[in-house]
Amino acid sequence: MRSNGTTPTIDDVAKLAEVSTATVSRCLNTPDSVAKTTRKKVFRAVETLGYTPNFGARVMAAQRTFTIGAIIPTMVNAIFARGIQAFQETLHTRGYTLLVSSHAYCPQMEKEQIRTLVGRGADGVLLIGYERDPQLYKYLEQQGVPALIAWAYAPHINMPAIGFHNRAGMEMLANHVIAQGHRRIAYISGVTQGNDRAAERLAGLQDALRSHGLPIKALHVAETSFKVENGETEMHRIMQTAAPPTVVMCGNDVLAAGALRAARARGLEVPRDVSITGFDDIELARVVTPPLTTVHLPHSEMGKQAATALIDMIEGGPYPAPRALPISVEIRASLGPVPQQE
Amino acid sequence: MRSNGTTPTIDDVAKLAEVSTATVSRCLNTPDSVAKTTRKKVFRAVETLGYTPNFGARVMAAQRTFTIGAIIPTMVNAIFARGIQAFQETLHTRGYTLLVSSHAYCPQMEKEQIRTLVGRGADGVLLIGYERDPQLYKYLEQQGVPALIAWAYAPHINMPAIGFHNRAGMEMLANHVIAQGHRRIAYISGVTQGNDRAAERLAGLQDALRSHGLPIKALHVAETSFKVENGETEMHRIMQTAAPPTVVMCGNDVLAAGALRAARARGLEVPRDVSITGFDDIELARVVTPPLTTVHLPHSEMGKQAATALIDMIEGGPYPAPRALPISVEIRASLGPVPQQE
DNA sequence: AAAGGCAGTGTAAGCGCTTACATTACAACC
DNA sequence: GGTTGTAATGTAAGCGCTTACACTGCCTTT
Repeated sequence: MRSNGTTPTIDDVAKLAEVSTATVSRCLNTPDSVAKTTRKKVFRAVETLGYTPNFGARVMAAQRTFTIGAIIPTMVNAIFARGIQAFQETLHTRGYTLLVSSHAYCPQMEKEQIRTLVGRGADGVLLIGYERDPQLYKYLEQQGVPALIAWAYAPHINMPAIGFHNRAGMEMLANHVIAQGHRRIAYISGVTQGNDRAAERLAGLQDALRSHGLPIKALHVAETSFKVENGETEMHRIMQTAAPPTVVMCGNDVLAAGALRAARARGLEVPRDVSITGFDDIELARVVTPPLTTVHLPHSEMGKQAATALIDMIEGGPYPAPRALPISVEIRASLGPVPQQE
Repeated sequence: MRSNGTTPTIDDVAKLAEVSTATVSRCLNTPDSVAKTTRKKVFRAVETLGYTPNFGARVMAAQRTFTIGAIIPTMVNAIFARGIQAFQETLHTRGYTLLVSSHAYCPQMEKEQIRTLVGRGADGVLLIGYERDPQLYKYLEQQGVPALIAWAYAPHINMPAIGFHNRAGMEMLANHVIAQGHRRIAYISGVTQGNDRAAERLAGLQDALRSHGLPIKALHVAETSFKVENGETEMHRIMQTAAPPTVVMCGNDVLAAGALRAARARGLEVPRDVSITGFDDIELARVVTPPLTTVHLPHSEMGKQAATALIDMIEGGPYPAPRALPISVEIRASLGPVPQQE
């Protein structure tokens, strides 16, 4: 046990303070268990040497990292940014650090990244949505790593989750749309395969149609990944059909922004000629012209609650039941009444 | 408490593969130094057991964490998202993990987070811009943690950096603006205090004015933080002055999006009544109406190069000289010629 | 006065891995 | 055959910390 003169170790502190390493460790971790005079000596030594505990050693010995991993589909469009930011801030106040990685909606990469994070000793992980290889859940359980699902909500799945009732949200929005007289509806969906949020939103739309006695068959559904350009492409495709819809609903705001751009390019005025709706209410929704009618999700609040819930799980609390945060339809100018007979 | 006896360790792998732990370790770290047949046996054992090396132990033994920290101002608006995503992806391919934290442009929080990341054994850190307490640089050097500055470029500062010549970029853009006949120019700047990117952009604009013999005094400058609403507020304020400008240039696209919204609210058509420009060329710029004339920054490329450079620094390579990536003016519809005499 | 309790401290055994050094096996040379 | 060199593998010493357990005084209690 000797230090090579570089960074001070706990041994150096112990020597300088004339106590054992155990006492130094206790001063740092459970100060109450050390006599006041001893504590003072130790802290003085810590100060003098500029000692910082070695993280790796601490992890090894304590089997805890105070690190939480979040595996999100993407950082690029701001869908998750606000929620993750709030998550991180709350984590920080509780002394945890966040490790974020993104996988571009690739299940294989997601799997890999979950394993990496767990391997790095993440004390818990935040996952987006439910849908993934069940083996992964087994793996997490086996490793004793608590996982919290976010952004989604499925009361029948027995797994801690904090999210939004995507299906109900889209149904609410669709009700508004239908109330405006729209009957020829198209939907630009995100990829539903492996993405329960996207699937639920589509299902919500179908619920609304059904409850109004409208034929589901007539609903034109395009499916594409969440990118502005894709929304644009699909919008073009949709509008050049024989009987174009009077409203194009989109799986999220990003797609809707693309749809909006395509509409403009085609010389269509929104909502006079065609209405467009989004979902998520990210900043984008209020910045495009016209601003998007969309479903507002309380992202920051969810991030905060997710952080609290996950830490509680890690620290031995009971696993919470799935919880959905209240969401609301945000009516803005991109949705109008069905156009008069042209 | 993780290891409930289930998690396989390197010993388990060694036993199953009938080799020593050293060989297992070598297979994982320097596969070339192991005979092919042995390697195969080991990997089969790894597969069978679902073994993942314990991070803490690895850190301890190797004195390396394979973790890189990025401390960014914010995750909320997408300014850094694309660059960080590319950074992360490149890091990932090289076996490193990214730890991101954001500090909402608060120097105190930034300091704290740098310390946290270093305390966690980050092998290197990515910092945005140059301007911060010099003590921090001393601290990093003392701790032996390489730091790379990104998003900014100051050739005279002797510090590894990969970024953009913000000043030159804004000058180029301003030249375009001036070439369109604009003389009454207003500028909505980000907060320049502690943000060299914002300061440089303003300086670039002033350079352009100067080189055209235009009075710098006449430039109306508003300073506010990078938020859509702030761009909006400032735009309103600017346009209700006695002699409103014919063009409002903005410190970034986010502010410009706000300015655009305000213009619309005031019944001004862009660019017929007033032109607006941005900076960054984030997705937002092409989504708003009209799309923003802005300065295009190759975010992804920068993220990639930053990752490579930082890893090279960590792995003992020479510290690179500051490097600026080529940027270009992106002309879109939000900039038009100066309006005719009203 | 003896016994028991307890706060405060020390001792030392790991945590799971990497790697310097030691060892082995075998081919290539004299 | 003996020597040497080399590639492949094994052995075991830590890396810096936490914590179970042991110990020491000293204060109560009986």
